[in-house]
Amino acid sequence: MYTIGQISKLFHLPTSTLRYYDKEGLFPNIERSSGIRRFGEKEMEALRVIECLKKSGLEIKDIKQFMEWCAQGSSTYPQRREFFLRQKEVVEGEIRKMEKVLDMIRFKCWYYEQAIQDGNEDRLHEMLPDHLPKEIQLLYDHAHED
Amino acid sequence: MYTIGQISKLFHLPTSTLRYYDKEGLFPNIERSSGIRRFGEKEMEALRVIECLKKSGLEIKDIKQFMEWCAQGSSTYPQRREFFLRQKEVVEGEIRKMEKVLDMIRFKCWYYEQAIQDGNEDRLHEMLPDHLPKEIQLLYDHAHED
DNA sequence: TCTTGACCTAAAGTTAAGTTTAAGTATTAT
DNA sequence: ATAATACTTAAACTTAACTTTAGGTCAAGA
Repeated sequence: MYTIGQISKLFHLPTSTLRYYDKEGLFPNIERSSGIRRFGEKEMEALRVIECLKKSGLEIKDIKQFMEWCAQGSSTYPQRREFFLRQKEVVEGEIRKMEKVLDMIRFKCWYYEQAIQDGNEDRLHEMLPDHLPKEIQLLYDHAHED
Repeated sequence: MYTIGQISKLFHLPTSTLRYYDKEGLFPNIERSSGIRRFGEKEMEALRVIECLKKSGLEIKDIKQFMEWCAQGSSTYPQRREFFLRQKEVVEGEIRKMEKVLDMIRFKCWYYEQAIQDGNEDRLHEMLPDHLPKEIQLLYDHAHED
């Protein structure tokens, strides 16, 4: 069992954030000894899940819902499964978007390399939007589609 | 040339957001005819870049800096190239993090499927942290590393 | 003519996720 | 015993990125 200060160091989170999470209900039924929070394995796994769900774009209140399901026991396994299945879709979508963002950035890296070599953007403007070198055209099209 | 309302529809952004971006300096030297903003190809490409850079985690003030370099002409090609090279690193890192998040979620999907089948988490608790089925262990380890 | 709709500005309001402050209690080290 | 540390709370503050509000201009259609 750990105190809030130890957990703060282990997870690189300020104690104020941990208290805020607790206040928001992210550690339902956390143990206390004479007022002081005791973080156990359950709370540590909760924190790992919190980090993960935050990265996946969820708000604190949605994460709280999940933690409440956990506290309710085996009757909520189906909700918890549905919750992660849904979040899987969300994150897969996010990653696809980020790949598009990355291709836009790769294109811009190439673009400015050419601009530096040429000293201007004249040749580049002539190539746009569909007379770019093959590899670059793929990046450009992916980044600009939809 | 388009009005703010047309651009709002084309980019699915409220006009209030477009005006906010303008106020924050994201369209330096945007044309106006009797007070009304005229969005041209330059502003449309700016908007595509804004969407992209926002997704990559940048704040409006950093994006403004880039737009100012663009307005300054060819002397800032090197800064702009460095800017995108840096952002490429950032986004590649983001994607790696999201792949980790995804593996945690995949693990949890499997976990709750097992829990539903078993009716409890006893067998799962016995398998943790390193006696999971091969494929699942890979997900778990990737998600929990560091 | 008048009213509808699209544009404009400045300023105030909103929201989420913390962070900071102020005041107090408890544990640990010397 | 006492001083320094680590814990506690409630409430106010912060920040970014919008959004809303209130008031105004201007052009086109009934």
